[in-house]
Amino acid sequence: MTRSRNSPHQQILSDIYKRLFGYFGPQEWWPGDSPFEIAVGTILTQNTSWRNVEKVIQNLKHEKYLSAKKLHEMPHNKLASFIKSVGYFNVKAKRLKNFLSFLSNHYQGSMKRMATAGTVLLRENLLDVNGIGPETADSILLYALERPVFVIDAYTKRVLRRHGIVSDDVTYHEMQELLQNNLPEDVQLFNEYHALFVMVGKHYCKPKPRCDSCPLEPLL
DNA sequence: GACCAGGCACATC
DNA sequence: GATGTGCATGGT
Repeated sequence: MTRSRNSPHQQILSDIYKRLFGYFGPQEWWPGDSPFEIAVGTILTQNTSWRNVEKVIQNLKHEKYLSAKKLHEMPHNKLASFIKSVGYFNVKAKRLKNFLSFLSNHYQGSMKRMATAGTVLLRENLLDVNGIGPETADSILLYALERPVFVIDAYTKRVLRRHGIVSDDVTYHEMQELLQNNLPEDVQLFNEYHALFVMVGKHYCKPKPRCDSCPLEPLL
């Protein structure tokens, strides 16, 4: 996927964005008061509705456990029990701890220190943490650290696929290149665009029975 | 009760 | 490399 000045994708991706933004307005992502809270949220929300995650985060906050140090020190069973309602709680407790160990070992548990790292290397290092895959790494980079990285997820693929822009066997990396190479490199744009994919995917471009009066229909 | 939700790692072929 | 499976709660 190469950057080309007059790729037909530039026009269509720009049109889709305008249509979605015009229809839904600003999404104000990522909901969260700090980069650390956002990073925790990216792990907890893996294959899980945000609604469930929100409650757990509020609970952690209320109990004053939402800090790298506190969570890092918390025993596995206690953490798992705390995050029970997000589902996959044993897996996610472990993944969260893996991230906290990474943060502690490399950046003294500080998101600010982590934010001094370069995007490309940091992405590779995050991907080496067991339990952090491409979407989680990119969500941390974009939403917690404000790096110009386009986050791909199941909604993004479903919307692009439904509208014939990508094929069914397209990879994460291919979709990310498609978007990054055909849009201006702009953190706020990437932030909003991904959130809009989620919005339209959630409420209109549903798994079945296909589109439900999709706001993109007259456009494409 | 089936289906879905802001994935990822791992086993097996 | 590609395909399949476990992880688990909560809302529709």
